[in-house]
Amino acid sequence: MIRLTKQADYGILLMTQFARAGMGAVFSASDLASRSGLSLPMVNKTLKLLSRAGLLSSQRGVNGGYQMSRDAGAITLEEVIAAVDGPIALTECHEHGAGNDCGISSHCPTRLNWGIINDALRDSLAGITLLQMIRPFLGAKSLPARERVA
Amino acid sequence: MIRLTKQADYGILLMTQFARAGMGAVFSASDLASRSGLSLPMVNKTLKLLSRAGLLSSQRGVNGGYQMSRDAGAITLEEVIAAVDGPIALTECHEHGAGNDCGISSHCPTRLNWGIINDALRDSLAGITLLQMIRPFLGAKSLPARERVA
DNA sequence: TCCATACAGAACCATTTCGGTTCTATTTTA
DNA sequence: TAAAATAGAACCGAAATGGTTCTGTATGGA
Ligand code: FES
Ligand code: FES
Repeated sequence: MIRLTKQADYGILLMTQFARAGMGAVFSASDLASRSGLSLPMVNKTLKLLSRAGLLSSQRGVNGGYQMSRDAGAITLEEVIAAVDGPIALTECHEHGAGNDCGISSHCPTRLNWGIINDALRDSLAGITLLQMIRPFLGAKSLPARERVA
Repeated sequence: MIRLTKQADYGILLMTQFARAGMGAVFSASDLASRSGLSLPMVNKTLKLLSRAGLLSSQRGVNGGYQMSRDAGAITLEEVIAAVDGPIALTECHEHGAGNDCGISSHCPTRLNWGIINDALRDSLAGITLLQMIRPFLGAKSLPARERVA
């Protein structure tokens, strides 16, 4: 169903908590678990992924925690989703990198088009920052102009 | 990874076969299996779904088969995907219809925005017809203007 | 010093979904 | 009436997902 995984959704939810608190705010995993209503293990797991991807920086030990490593306006949905779920690829053939043959590529007349559609989706998500996510697109029925698929 | 299921991909592949042959062309499941390189059972299964959704009309019995029930220019990717995989919904909360609570909705400040993003994706796919799919967007690095996310 | 706090990393498991096959009707026509 | 062809559903193994648990390491304070 072209569905985002739950964990990716959690990732965005967590990142928005940081975004709302503003640059420099530090939260521990347990802080975020209670704030978000998610289970602590899941929060831990997800924060680690976000940290590994460089979206959060971490501090161990007493009074440690996580904070945004960039401003909320400089972090996009595409990055968050890729950090948690891996690269965005509607079909297997369009994953950048490894053995990307879906098995039917020799008969598939639409591969090039899929690539373009895939890029359009990725660009669309790459055009939306956390800063924009924390405020509803007031009254909008569509994405703001500069966020349109290019 | 925001991935299309293989079966939805197969559905598009099969529909493009009809589109290339033009309105009125009739194919049996076994015809399409050999043409597409997919297994017969899988082709059967997928064609049934496309037929149930009204994109193909079927004729049983000897010399029967399937044909497009509309012109290729009037069938969109969104319809094909929805026919095979169900409605397009990036997160559970945005499925039209049944119990669409993802469990974290009370803490989720981004629900409205997701709805908009989701609609943008759906509209994007709804703007691409089979007729367009069977010819590469020649030289294009992005979708044609009228297919842009609205 | 030493312990509690908090992240890092990986293994682990149950459940669901997915990809694919098989079986049994029902319709149609030669 | 037999063969061709779709309709529908059940079925199964494999993979992905969601979620937990365990071990290790760094930090800072009592
Ligand atoms: S989907 Fe793989 S080549 Fe068409
Ligand atoms: S994802 Fe369900 S409400 Fe935000």
